[in-house]
Amino acid sequence: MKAEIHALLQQALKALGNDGILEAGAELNIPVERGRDDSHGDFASPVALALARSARCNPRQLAEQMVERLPDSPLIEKTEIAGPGFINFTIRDSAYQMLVSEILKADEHYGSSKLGAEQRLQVEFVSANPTGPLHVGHGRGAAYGAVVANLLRATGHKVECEYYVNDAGRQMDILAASVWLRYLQGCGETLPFPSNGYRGAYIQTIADELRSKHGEEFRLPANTVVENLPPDEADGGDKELYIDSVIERARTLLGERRYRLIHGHVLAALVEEIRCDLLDFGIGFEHWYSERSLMDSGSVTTVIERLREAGHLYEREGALWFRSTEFDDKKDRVVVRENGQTTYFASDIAYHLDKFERGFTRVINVWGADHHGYVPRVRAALQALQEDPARLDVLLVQFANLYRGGEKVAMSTRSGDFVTLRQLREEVGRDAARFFYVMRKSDQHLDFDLDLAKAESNDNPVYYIQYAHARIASVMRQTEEKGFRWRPADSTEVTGELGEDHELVLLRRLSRYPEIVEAAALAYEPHQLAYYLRELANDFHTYYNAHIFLVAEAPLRNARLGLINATRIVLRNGLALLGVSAPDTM
RNA sequence: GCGCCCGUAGCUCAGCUGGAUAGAGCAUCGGCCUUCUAAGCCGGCGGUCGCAGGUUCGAGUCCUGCCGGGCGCGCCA
Repeated sequence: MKAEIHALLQQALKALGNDGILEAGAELNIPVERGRDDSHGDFASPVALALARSARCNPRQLAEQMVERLPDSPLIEKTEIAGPGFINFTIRDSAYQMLVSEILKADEHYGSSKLGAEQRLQVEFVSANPTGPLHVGHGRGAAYGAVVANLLRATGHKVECEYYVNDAGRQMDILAASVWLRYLQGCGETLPFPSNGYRGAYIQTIADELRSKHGEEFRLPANTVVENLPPDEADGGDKELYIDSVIERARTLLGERRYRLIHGHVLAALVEEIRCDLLDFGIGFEHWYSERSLMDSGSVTTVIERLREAGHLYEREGALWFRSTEFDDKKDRVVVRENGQTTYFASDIAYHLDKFERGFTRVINVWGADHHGYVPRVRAALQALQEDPARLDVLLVQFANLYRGGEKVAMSTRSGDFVTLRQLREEVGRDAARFFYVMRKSDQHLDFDLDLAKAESNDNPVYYIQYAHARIASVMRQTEEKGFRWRPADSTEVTGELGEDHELVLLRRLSRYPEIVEAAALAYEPHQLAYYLRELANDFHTYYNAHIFLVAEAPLRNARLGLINATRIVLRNGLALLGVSAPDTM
């Protein structure tokens, strides 16, 4: 509908140009809005206000001249000029009534568009280090990224979801060492556990698996493991130095082959756990991209070489630096450390170059807001490599805090004292978790109220929306029980019966759905859809309370059943985009 | 100190590329079940849009400066 209004205005503008009232060719995007107030009609355009200045004329007068030149349309009941020069459009009831058949026919496709023209996009999200199970902090990025991907698919983009696995860093070594030490303890060796090691219960689980699979293949006497190590923090030493020595010791004693076996086992176990957690959360990825593979394939050294040849690198204090300040970064960044190892940033340059070379029109990264300082250097690197940084969108997601009984739930990763995504899902359910994560704008801190998410009451927005869907399903069951029969085709000829205010309000809301999906997708803002669904559910509940659907007169009954089934379709489609189920009973 | 995000009703938050009288949920107060699920509906109360300037026909929205909160400023990932 909005698009049609837009087209009408465009033709009027063109006519004005032809008549010499406006300068032709002044192509501007014509603003069309939904009327905020009923008295303003259904759509409004301030286009005359915007043009009045350059045309040096009275905006109301200009609006009048535009209205005179608007082509006829079956959509339009009337046009009015109001206020300083708004053009208000009132849509015919019949146009809304016809929407019922349109929605019933389009069914699961209602709301989808071809806006994206099959452009290939990549959404990379979660990408949490595989050093433990996902916790509630990752959950928001997971839910958000998945819905953004869904919205982009619904608007005609070809979307691939990707998880970048940081399987190459020091943290992974600390993890492998932690598991090995637990393994040794399990074998009966007595040794201290590093204060900087990973302590979660899952470490023990993986160590036990390792032992049942490999027996005592990795067992070594405790004294050879700990002898001559520097003091740990508990003994007045440095915990970082200590843990690095433990890792070094593990590599030496085990040999590279056995060390890699353990490392690989730990990595596989954790990635698998993460994959399952996400799957249970309704989120799947097309690709799991390994950082290590970038190093093994030589991509990292190749990209460093490219930067060097292009003159963007220099040496200082034994390290190799990328001159990112040349591209608006605040300081230059190290790509190769003094010890010869490449940095995480170096991997990331290779990774982003690879993404670009895979041919995506746009590459979208969903990152935690704590990484915002990292964005400029990635863009800088892409520019240095002659790539267009505008193809990269970085979406920053603020943190989520859990509240239980009005109290903030404290969490810290290293100590193993955190609420996992799995625990959250088991506590509040997948639907509530998914909905709560995306109901706030992503750049807003999220207060996640566990008690509210669990509440089976009208306070809980998830149930409120799902209840609307279940009620409609219930009415359809009643239809059969009362001996009526309804098929979508039964509504087509009778939608003219839908004249009640509540019905027209509901129809207007349904007509907005495609616009909401489009706006939410283009702005990467799932919360817009969440709000819309709440409002739609409200309109339905109001209608439900005001009118009986299963009346004796068949035309009216069939018209109403058509309307509520159209409502059901939109509720179901919208919830599906959010990753929330649409139950038939509650 | 510098950079990014945020500041809207008692609380949690919307407010579409600047548009008409700033909205919703919760809380609170009061109504509605012999009728398709009351997990629902209707109404009341509640605001100097952090503060001060500026831009213009028009500012919660854009610009500048303050005040307040969060995050980031590693040869960690």
